[in-house]
Amino acid sequence: MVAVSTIAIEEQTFTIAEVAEKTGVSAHALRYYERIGLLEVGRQASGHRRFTGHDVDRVVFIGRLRATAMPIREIQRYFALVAGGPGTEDERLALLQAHHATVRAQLRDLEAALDAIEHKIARYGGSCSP
Amino acid sequence: MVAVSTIAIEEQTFTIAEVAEKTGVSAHALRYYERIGLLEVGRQASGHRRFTGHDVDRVVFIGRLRATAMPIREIQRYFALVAGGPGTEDERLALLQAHHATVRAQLRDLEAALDAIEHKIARYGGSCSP
DNA sequence: CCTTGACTTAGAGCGTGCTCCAAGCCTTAG
DNA sequence: CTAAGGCTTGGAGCACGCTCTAAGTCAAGG
Repeated sequence: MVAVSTIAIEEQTFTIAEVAEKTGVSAHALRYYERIGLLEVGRQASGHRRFTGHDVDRVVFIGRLRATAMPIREIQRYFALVAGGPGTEDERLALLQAHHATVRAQLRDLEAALDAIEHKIARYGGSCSP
Repeated sequence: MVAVSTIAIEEQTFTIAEVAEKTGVSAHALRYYERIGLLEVGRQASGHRRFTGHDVDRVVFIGRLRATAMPIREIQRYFALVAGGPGTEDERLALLQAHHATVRAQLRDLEAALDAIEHKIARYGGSCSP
């Protein structure tokens, strides 16, 4: 029987600069997110942050929520639920679904506004309006 | 021969409150837009603003640009071109087209982020990430 | 040993886009 | 005449989301 290789115990970790690079979230923003409780990152003996893969995933997810303009407050509520453990999953789901619906609606409005702008571009010659 | 009725000379005008109501842009914002040169609105003898239909159209258009997150600065540049007369139409068109491209790109990113969130919603049970 | 450079912290500062305030003027109703 | 209500102005204030500063620590390279 072939020995099963030991599962990686020491997970790879990343510095704040590496995470900034990987995720496109600035180091400043990462520290800010930690301060306001969106992230809880471990430290080396030196005090420097070490982001686990899990932490990086969370940053990516936060990035997506921000990219869809979810207010920081709501993201805080979301992660407060996550911290609250498995009993909060229904509520988390509801929160994400509500956000999803909001964004879909915004998308529709955006499309509509963009179409109007496109029309204006198409029949250009008009000087300013509708 | 039937007499052709005189064309309406006195165009209908609107108060700031009416325009706010019609366009969804607050009266505060309308005054702000005027202050920063996006709008130039006539006055009654009393000093009260009177918005013409043309003005209202412009407000609607500004609303659309804002709805698509065009920065105020760029909207200012646009209307500076409009004020510059017919010689600036190519430049205006270019500005709108550039904005259009930007928004389309943002739309794509937004869709992508939203899809990722949807996936998370779909296989909910995950505690926080990608 | 010293420098370089990435990191740490608390806290201040900033850009955007409104939003609100205070003081005052007009108009209309009672 | 008076009071209410909507408007005017310049300027201050605000919410959001970072972004930057200052002062200091730490590790590695020359």
